[in-house]
Amino acid sequence: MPELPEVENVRLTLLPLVQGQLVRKVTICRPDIVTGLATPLSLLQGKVIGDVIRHGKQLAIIADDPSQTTINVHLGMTGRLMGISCPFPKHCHVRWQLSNTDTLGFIDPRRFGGLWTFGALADLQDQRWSKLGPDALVITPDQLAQGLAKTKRSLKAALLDQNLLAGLGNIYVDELCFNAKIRPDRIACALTVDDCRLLVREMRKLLKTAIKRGGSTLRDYVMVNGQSGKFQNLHKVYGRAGNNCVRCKTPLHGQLLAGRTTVFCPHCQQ
DNA sequence: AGTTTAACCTTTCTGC
DNA sequence: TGCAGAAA
DNA sequence: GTTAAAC
Repeated sequence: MPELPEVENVRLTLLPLVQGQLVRKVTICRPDIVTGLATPLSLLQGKVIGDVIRHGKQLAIIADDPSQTTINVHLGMTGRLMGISCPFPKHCHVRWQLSNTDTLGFIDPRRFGGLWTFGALADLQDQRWSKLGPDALVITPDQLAQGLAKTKRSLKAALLDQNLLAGLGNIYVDELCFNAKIRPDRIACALTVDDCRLLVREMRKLLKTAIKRGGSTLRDYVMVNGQSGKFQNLHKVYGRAGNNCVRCKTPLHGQLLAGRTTVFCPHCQQ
């Protein structure tokens, strides 16, 4: 459920908490959620945090050291990075005690998320992020057109494919198709370049608006400061099957597409 | 090649 | 109120 | 949310 806008809000709220902070102590409660070296050093103990960056739904916490030691964070369904006050919260798998007395925790009850450690930022880029498509906020209409052209899958399946386009999940794909007035069951390779221009324009608009509203909190997602998002109140189709279209009042159609619940307006979207 | 189904794991909701 | 099963 | 196996 954390998609690009939610992950970006985690990044934006994480940055002021950790940037420039020395990591005093790292506690690893569950080493098995870490892929790669699961040592305090590989998780930045003794290092100063330089930056937090994002690609699609992926985050990276980068040390301010010569090789840029890096932790790649993926939140999965229920993952959280949170400032934690005093006790050990449930399902807190790794905690970072910072020099300013704040403590950051990686909390993930279902453990679909995880941490990946790299000796250098370049290693993360080569080994993991190079496989992802362009970030949804950065992709150009031509890049999207190229991606869609090479698959006969539905538009929905294609937009969900992180190797084609990084950052969208079930919520924002449905919202995007509605805003662009395109049916999610169109065959991807049949879309025109103009369709792709429209999709990219609407995608940027949608994601930027969602980011400004703090993302969508449906269940587990909160920002690093514990605040919920507000964009769920502005969803036009997601979770609204059977309700009336906000644009034309036609009952919204719900079906399974690409294995995911999908909602669209059979009248507005073509 | 593409769609479908199940799996991963835990909490929370639903219905009897 | 409790429990099993579904849903998230 | 992602991945693997089955159809």
